[in-house]
Formats: sequence, structure tokens, C-alpha cells
Amino acid sequence: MAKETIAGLAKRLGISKASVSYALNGQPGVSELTRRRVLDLAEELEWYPSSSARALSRSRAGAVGMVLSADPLLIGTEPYYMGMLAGIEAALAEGDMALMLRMVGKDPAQERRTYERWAGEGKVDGVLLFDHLHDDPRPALLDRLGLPFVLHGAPEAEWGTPFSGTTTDHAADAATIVEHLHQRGHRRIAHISGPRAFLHEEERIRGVRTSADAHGMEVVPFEADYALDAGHDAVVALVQGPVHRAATAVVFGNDLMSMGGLLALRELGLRCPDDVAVVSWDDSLHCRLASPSVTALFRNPGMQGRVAAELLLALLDTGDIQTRSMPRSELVVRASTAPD
Amino acid sequence: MAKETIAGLAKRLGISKASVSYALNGQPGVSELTRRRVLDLAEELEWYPSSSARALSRSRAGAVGMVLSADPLLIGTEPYYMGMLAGIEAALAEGDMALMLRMVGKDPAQERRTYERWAGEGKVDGVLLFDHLHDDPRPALLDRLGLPFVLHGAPEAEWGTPFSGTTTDHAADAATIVEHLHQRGHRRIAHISGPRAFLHEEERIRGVRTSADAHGMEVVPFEADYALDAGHDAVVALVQGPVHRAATAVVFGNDLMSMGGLLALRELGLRCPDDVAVVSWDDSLHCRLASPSVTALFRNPGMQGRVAAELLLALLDTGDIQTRSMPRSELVVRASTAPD
DNA sequence: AGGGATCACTGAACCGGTTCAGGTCTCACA
DNA sequence: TGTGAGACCTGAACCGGTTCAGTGATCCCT
Repeated sequence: MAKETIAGLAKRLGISKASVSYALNGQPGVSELTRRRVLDLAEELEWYPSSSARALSRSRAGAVGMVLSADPLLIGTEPYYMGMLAGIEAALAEGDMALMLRMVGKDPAQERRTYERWAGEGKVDGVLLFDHLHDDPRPALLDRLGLPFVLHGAPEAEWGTPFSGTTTDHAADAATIVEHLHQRGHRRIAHISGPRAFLHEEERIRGVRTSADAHGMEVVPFEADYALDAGHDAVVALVQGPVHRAATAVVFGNDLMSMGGLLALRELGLRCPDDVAVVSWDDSLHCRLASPSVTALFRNPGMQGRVAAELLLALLDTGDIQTRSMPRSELVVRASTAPD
Repeated sequence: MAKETIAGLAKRLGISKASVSYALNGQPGVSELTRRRVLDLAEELEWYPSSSARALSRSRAGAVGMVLSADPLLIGTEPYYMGMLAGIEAALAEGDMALMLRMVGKDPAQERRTYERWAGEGKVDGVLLFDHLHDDPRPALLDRLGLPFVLHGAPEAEWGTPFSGTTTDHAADAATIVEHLHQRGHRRIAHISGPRAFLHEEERIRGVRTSADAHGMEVVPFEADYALDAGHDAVVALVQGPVHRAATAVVFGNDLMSMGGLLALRELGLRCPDDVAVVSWDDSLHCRLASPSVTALFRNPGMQGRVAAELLLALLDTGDIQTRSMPRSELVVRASTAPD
């Protein structure tokens, strides 16, 4: 069968292409009767308008892009991404937008080139940005390219030009964690964060310190890179360093590092939670399954992804620039911080 | 700045649109000099051809689709999917194809409607198909829709019409697992498979039985659904049932069920591997981190995804229908089957 | 009855590429 | 010198939608 087109439908119904188009898109300019006839015929023929023709004439791709620029190994094991992806996809599907996913290594140039190409080719109408960095070059780049974007996990502080994004109150999350540890009797804790290059890690570090100060607790900060081994090595370094004596709890920046830390504790003959308690800043199945199971902050990645996608849809649709703050995360208390 | 187009480039260079197009696409019909001038100008202007215009005139979307139709919860926790996705994406990017990802629930109608729409809209040039079912309606549907597809994990048996796909020798994998258990002294094993509706599960079940027969071992088959709880409940059912007495090892169809099984064993006061050994048919970080760590079959999801994507690219490019068999999986032996 | 507003509809231009059917020009060969 | 081949290039049609300006017809209001 030859592919149907709008011209074909028009001919069958004895009306013009324009009328068909108006009818299909719910626009005024056609009678209810005509509209029905068009819609019925389209349904009967199982016909859908060509997305590329539409994209061309509307100058709109009907897709949004997302670059995952983390270490591929990390992406594969981080359940956080997949959960977020599901939320994003669900929201986009409702808005009839496709998701263009690109995975590149840690190379920032690759990410930049991807945006340049997407913009040049008109392949996406906007992008979702993650993991905001210090002096992040991406917002300026995207502005220059004319690509609208939503910043997931935007800084609370004000920004040069207004932007759309989700914000998380990392200080509140930090307080939740620290207060829990305080209540469990810990007075000196270690905080193994992700790279400080990420703004949200800075905020977490600050939040932890502030909250600890408020409760008269001491914090040993330690920077790592989210990998399993990083968590492991950090714990080894902490324990073998001079500061160990008093740190009775460790807060890890994500679930993978928590798992690494747990392995290290076991190797070192330290018991969790008796000798050292553990908290993870991300919850996941890993935390649930570990032994001991790990107390973790549930940040609801699916919902976060959904909200970010909805913001982007709104931005593309109406140009509305807005920020939405995420609801406070919940701490899921498990065995790793059980009261001795 | 106004958006550049091919007409703009042509005017700047004083040549025709056609020549620019030929030059850009490496087609004959232009001199080397002209080609260079065009390419240089395009680079200088950071210009890329509009993907939608290209898609329209070539009648090719430049994208392939993939529907993940598993339980969203499962998708999020199954590292297998993410690994495969990374491989697929890498291969597609090399072939300058985009990936269109759609996540729908377990509802087959949703999946069908997605294909119908994609085909009607011309949104994708082909699709990747997973988890082949008994009497799978999808190949016929896609044929009817004129959408080329690659079947990942195709049946070894011959098929009505020829098709492109990857095949896995599940019997060999089964033999690897069973022989390992035999060598460890097990003579009666349980096999907790995924749903029999999946062809590959049938093949695995057959493979396990065949191999067990060959070694004079007994198999207790048990059908479950890949979820964590399913693994848990299956173990409970097995242990409380009349057959338990002699089953000294359990083979799980994926890593999640293995984890569930481990939890159940712990609850039941059974020790692993001393009382019951455990093997997982999928390897992942979960298997590595569990205690005891779980012996698992490493099936290299990244590579599998890459190969499937490459097959699809070849199919779209040259129409080549071919099947590629995956290299034999490797068993990663860990503590859950340690020699007592 | 006349004038303006509204409605239903249409022809044609347009989006930005690709591609086909020629048109020159040059060069080799008979 | 004529002819055929080949290289280089161009105008115009085409892909399949959207959208704008314009045309009749109908209706309402004074």
C-alpha cells in the first residue's frame, strides 16, 4: 500500500489539505462535521501525520535531549539514573515529546559537541541538564546556541540570567541525616562526599557542617568520586589516618560509595553499626540488600525526573521560566544506624 | 543571527543548493575544490544540516526505537537494561542514529500502539525487540507495519520468515552452570526461572534439564517473575514444600531473584553456601556485593546491546538479514558456590 | 436593504534539505 | 572536425506537513 499523506486524505474527502490540517490539530477554521470526518478517516486508515514533515514545517523537533556524561560504568550501576529516566520518559510521553538520550564519557568536549550538533541540526527543542558544576560552562553555551534548558538540581543562590530548574534543599537533607546521627549518639562523623566540583556537593558539605555545628558535633570531610572503590578507599584512609579515633559514623555521597565503605569496614574488622554507622545520601536496592542494610536518604529520583521534564515542557510550550523546589527527602532508617 | 540554511551557504559561495548538498554528503558531482570550500564554510559557520529537513526528503528518520515494556520498578533496579542501553547507544551513535526510548508498563497493547504510531509517523526507521515470547505477535505486527526489526535473543530454531537477530546458546550457558554445580558436588538442584512465556526461559529450562540428566543430577523447576520477592517466595515455597530435603543448590533466572532468594535463606536460617548454594543467571553489582557474594553468569549486556544495534544498522543500511550468535557467557565464581 | 463581522474553506507559499533530468565545457579519439 | 564520454554544475520538482491571505456564503444589526 502506498503511504497515505494529508493530500490523500484531502482528496478522499473532497476537501483541501489545509482543512485536513486544521481538523487534525484542533484548530479553528473547520466545521465540527468536517473535523469528525477527517478524524474518523484518519482512524480508519490508521494514519498518523509524518513527524519529520511536521518537525520541518513547525520548526520544532518534538524531542528533548539529555546527555549522560558520567563514567559509563557508573551509569550502569547507579540505579539513580534509571529511576530518573523513567520519570522523565513518563512526563515527556504525556506531552508527546520524545527523549533523545546520549551517553558520553567524562569528556566535557563530547558533551559540548553534542549540544552544538543538536542545536545546529534542530534535533531537539531543549535539553535537560544535570549535575551543576562550579562555573558550569553549559548554561552559557546553551544560551548561545539558543537551546532552552532546565537545570535539574539548580543552585539555590541567584543566577546571572533567570533560568528554569528544580532546586533541592541540600541543607535540609543534611540536617535530616546529621540529626538522625546525633540522636543515635554520634558526636564525630565523617562525610565522604562526591567531587566538590558539583555545586550540590558543596551545598551538602556546608549543610552537614552547619547542622553538625548546631549540635556540637565534629565533621571530617573527605572528597571522593562516587565510585565503589572510592568509598572503600576513603574508609581505609580515614581509619588508618590519625583522625579515626573518634569518627563513629560515616555519611556517603551515594549508594555505591556506601557499599564500598561497607566492604572496607568488613575488611578492617570493624563492625557496622557497632563500631561505625553508615548513611547513604542516595537510597537504592543496594542499600536495602546490603548487610547490614544501610540507612539512606530517599530522594525519589523518578519524581525528580518527572518534575524536571515537566518544567522543560512548560518552558518549551509557553516560555515560562520557573523553578520548583523538591519536597524534602525522607530518611529510610535501616540497620546500619540501628541503636547499637 | 538568522539560521543558516543550505541556500544560504550556496549563495555565499555562488553555487547552487544542489552542489552544496552533494559536497556535504560526499557524493560525486562536485570538484574537490568546491567540496573543500563547502565543508570549510560549514565548519566556519558551525553549521549542521537540519535533521528534520533531511529526514523528510530522505524519508528516513535517523532514529531507531526501543520499547522497554517491563514493570517500571523492575527496569529501575535491573542493571542489565542500563548496561545494554549503554552498548546500544554507543553503536547507534557511531552510525549516526538516535535512540528513541519508550518505557511502557507490562501492557502489551501499549507496546503495540507505540509501534503503530512510530511506523505511521515515520518516527523511527527500525526497532529493537527484546524478550521473545511464545507466539510473539510483535514480529508479524512489525512486518505488517513495514518496520524493520532486530530480535535480541532470537530462538535458535528456524523461523517462518527470515529475520535479523542475535542468538544466545542458552543450552551452553545452562551446561556451564550445571557442570559447575556438579563439580561442587551438588546432585539435586532447583531452577527458579523467569516466566515460561519467554522463549529464552524455555530454552534455559530445557538446557538445565538436559545437562543435569547428562550428569545424573535431578532438577526441581520453578517458575517465577524476575522480581525480588518472587525469588524470595520461591525459596520459601521450595524449602517448605516436600521437595526440599535434597536440593542443595538453587539457580535463579536473574540477579534480583537471587537476592530475594538469599534473603529468604537467611530468614529461614539456612546458610549459603553450606546448606544451599546459589547461582544467578545474570551478573551485576548486586551479585558482587551480596554476602555471600553470588556466583553468576556474566552475559556482557553492553556487548549484547552493541551487537543488536549493529545488526539493526546493517539491516537498515544494506537490508542484510543476518543472525549473530553471542559468545558463550562466562561464569564468575564467587562465595555462594564456594567449596563448602 | 446595506454593511460589517463571522464562519468554512481553499490555493499557494513555505520549512530545508535531496535528487533527477538536463546543460556546458573540456578532452580524447577516430 | 565531428562525436562521444565524462566531469562539474544547475533549475526545479519533491518530501509531507503548516500557515497565511483571500474568497464566498451566511448571519446579525441598524
